[in-house]
Amino acid sequence: MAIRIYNDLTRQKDEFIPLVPGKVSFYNCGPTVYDYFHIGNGRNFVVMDGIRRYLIYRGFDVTFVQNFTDIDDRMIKRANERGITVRELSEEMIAAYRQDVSAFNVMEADVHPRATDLIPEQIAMIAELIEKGYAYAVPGGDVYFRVAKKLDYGKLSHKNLEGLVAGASERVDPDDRKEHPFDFALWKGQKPGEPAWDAPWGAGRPGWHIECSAMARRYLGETIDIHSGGEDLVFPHHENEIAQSEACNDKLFARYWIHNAFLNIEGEKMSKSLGNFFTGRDIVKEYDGEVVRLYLLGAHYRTQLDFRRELVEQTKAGLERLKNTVANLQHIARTTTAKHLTPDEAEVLGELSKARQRFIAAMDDDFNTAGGIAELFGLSREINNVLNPTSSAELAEGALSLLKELAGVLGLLVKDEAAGSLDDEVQALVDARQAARKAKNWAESDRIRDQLNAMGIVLEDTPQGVRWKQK
RNA sequence: GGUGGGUUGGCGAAGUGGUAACGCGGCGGUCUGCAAAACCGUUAUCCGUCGGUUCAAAUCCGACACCCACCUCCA
Repeated sequence: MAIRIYNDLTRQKDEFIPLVPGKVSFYNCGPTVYDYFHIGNGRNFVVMDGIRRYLIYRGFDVTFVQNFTDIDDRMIKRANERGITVRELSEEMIAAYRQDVSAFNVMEADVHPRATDLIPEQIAMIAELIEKGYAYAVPGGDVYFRVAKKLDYGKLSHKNLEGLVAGASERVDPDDRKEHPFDFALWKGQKPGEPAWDAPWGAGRPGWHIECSAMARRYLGETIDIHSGGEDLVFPHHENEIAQSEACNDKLFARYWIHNAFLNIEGEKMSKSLGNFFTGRDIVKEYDGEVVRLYLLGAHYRTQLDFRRELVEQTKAGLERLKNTVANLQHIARTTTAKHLTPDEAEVLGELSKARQRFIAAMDDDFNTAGGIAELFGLSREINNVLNPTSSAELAEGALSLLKELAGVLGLLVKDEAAGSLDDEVQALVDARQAARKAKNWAESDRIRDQLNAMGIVLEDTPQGVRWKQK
């Protein structure tokens, strides 16, 4: 069985065969660190993290690179507004990124380069492009890529230069210095008050696209397996990366292109003017990051998804269901008197394990996380059906580790739930309440229940005994 | 104008030829002193409209309607 990936380059699901057997080079376009990332960025981070985790689960040695764009117009503008340096701004926002993204349980990238750390690599690449005739410097210190020379320009976005010119006549900023209106900047000559680096064609800063080409080459090589990003990056950003890298290296740049669809807010495109702009930082104040993660993975990554509070609430209820199964299994495992699997139970565990194949089948099909999640719920139901307080600890633990294994692939249910021990004070209250209940002293037992509730402890009188959880 | 995507139960959402996963909600039930929670069962004769291909279509083809995205630095 093989993994199939919808590849935007071929516009079909291609079997995934990495260039080097067993190894995967994976580059995801990261955020411009001029502000806190928004929940739409969050979708990209979570989705690509899920894909990365799945590839690892399937046995690949994955090298995951995600850049920080720490120099561009917005960075300069914001830094000026705040009266700090561009470097200070990026330091602050990168720290915030790391903090905020951890709430969504996104793994740290293997390499997390910032654009300004690879200026020499970018300059070298631009020099090579000039050398090969794919780029030219103009007065003012700008360097442009010569799109007309890259004959397959537009192959990712399936555009051609004629069509682009025809469709964009009003939008293109005419610039006499450019040979073609769609020639794009590799290097921008220094303007007063802007950060600049020395280069053979004059001081300035790199254009947006070149950083990704340079980083990918530096950390992953001339041909990478997977390149991903938000769907809006297809054109021009990724198209331009392809043009630069392939013109420079004479090799196919990326073999599989993956783009996630946008996240809308309450049915509308996220925008500051509509006031529906949420940062990841805001969202985790309202919802557990794990709920948001489950929500984001609940739809296929290539379909548009609407972020609505009502729907996140629904997801919250669903996640509770899974967590309850975990709590159930933990409870059985530590209270049951039976230790080892009976022959019947071994069979039960074998049946449960079939969920693994179904999960893999779903995920192999272009990372169908919604299908994978459906298997988690199916497994949860099966477990609830067949496990009971007399099941063996071994069965409960086996079921638990299976559920956690599959959920963990999606980065879910990985937090260690406070399983067993209550602190003494709480335990004493729980015991006191049980005693009162036994004596049918309902007033007292309800009083203690309220008291615990005020302490943030919710009690559940289950058939297997009293269970508690933190509110 | 160009390119691409979408339309599945009350709300979301999988499903690309063999007769509709999954979650929420609703309904019924189990448990319970009560409550809450939990758990179990159930919930679309049908997949935007019309036509076609096929033994067989939500799934393929052709129209039509509506929605959305991208077309120079927004994930």
